Amino acid sequence: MNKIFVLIDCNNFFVSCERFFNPKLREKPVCVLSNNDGCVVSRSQEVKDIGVPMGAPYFKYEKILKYHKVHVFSSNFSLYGDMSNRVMKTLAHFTPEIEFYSIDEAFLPFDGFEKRDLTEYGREIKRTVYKWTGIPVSVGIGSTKTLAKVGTERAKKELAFDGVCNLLAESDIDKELEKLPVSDVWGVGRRYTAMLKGFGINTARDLKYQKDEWIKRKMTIAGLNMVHELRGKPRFELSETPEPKKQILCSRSFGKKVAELKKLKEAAATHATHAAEKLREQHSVAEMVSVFVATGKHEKNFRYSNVATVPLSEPTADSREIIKAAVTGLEQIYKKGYWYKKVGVFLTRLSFDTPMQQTLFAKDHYGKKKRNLMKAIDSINNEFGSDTMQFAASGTHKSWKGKSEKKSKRYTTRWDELLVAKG
DNA sequence: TCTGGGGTCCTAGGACCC
DNA sequence: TCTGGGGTCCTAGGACCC
Repeated sequence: MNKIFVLIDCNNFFVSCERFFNPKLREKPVCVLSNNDGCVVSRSQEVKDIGVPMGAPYFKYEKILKYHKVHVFSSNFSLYGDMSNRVMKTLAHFTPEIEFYSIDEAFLPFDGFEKRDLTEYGREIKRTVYKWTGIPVSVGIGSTKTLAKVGTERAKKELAFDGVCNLLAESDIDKELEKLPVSDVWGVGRRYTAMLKGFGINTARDLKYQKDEWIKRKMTIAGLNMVHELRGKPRFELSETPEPKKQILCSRSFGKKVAELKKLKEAAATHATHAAEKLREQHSVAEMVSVFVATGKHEKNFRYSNVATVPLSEPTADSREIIKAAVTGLEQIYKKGYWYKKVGVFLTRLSFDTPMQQTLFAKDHYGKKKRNLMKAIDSINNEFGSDTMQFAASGTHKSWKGKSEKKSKRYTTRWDELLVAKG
């Protein structure tokens, strides 16, 4: 039996979320910025048509956006996360097996379905998601994940598909691959695009017919797998249960540059706290804490960046120990006289948190007492909003926090920010 | 003045061991 | 002075994704 992959991809997801809660934005140009209002990460069709590229630095495009009366938003991840859950729950009505691939994409396996029914079924999924959540999606259907992805790309570009591109129903898949620029293929980024173009490979179809040996040499085994998928041979399986992360990273750019060690410590402690929360969420413990600092990337002189790695005496998920290690590391690499733009904390050497008997008596063992304290803190923060309860090391003023000047309300996750219906 | 953040996988090369 | 071969483990760097 051949495999069938269906990919559901939300159309300019963050913009669609903002529009859902503010219907006045429906026909207007809208974009959403990354953290710290750094660059454009989600664009409505109108903004794409103006020629603002994905990832465009906001400061460079501010004037153009203003000129075209684009509605600009800071990112609002609690809102997007919640909307994503609604979309995924809707998809779960169609099949219990789902791979939640990213905040705005999911793969569904439809093995064994009749080919001719699938396009209509895709339409039904699309209609239902829109009806239940207000989010428009594109649907791609193919015999591999990569081809399903091709499908969503084609569905977005070709109006005739009406949002659903079923490559299994196409008599000639090459015809579609020929219309897809090689840069839009899953696994082909900026570097590979430039390299491939140098060899006259411009479309997905061109890539499909290159020799295996050549592809492997130029794009490693990962590239070869992807090309096999373009040819309809599955190389990437559906993974329903997400693997626990192998590393956890929390970092932010500052709103304004920071020179003082005290403020850097507060920021590092804040990131360490959040990293520890993520760690506990996936029931892991860490053995290593790394902390890094960096001045602005675009700084001409006085550029400095460094990283320190601090081993923990026992694997732990205790925020206090992780904060302590992060601050210790920071002290090792901090240099006076620089203006820092960013600090981050990452946790590595993660393992599953199984209480171990043999280390029960070790001084730093992550034991019952510590676990219970962390559990209590997590449940308070879950109920009353993250950061309700914090550690003193994180500071109170947080003058280093990033910019977020155009943020919409958290309509769905905060009672005090609920939409008010006007009669 | 101002250019995100959080991940994964692959490969090459060095350290170390026998 | 010259200078093995094979294996493993780790890390850094580069590519990608969203």
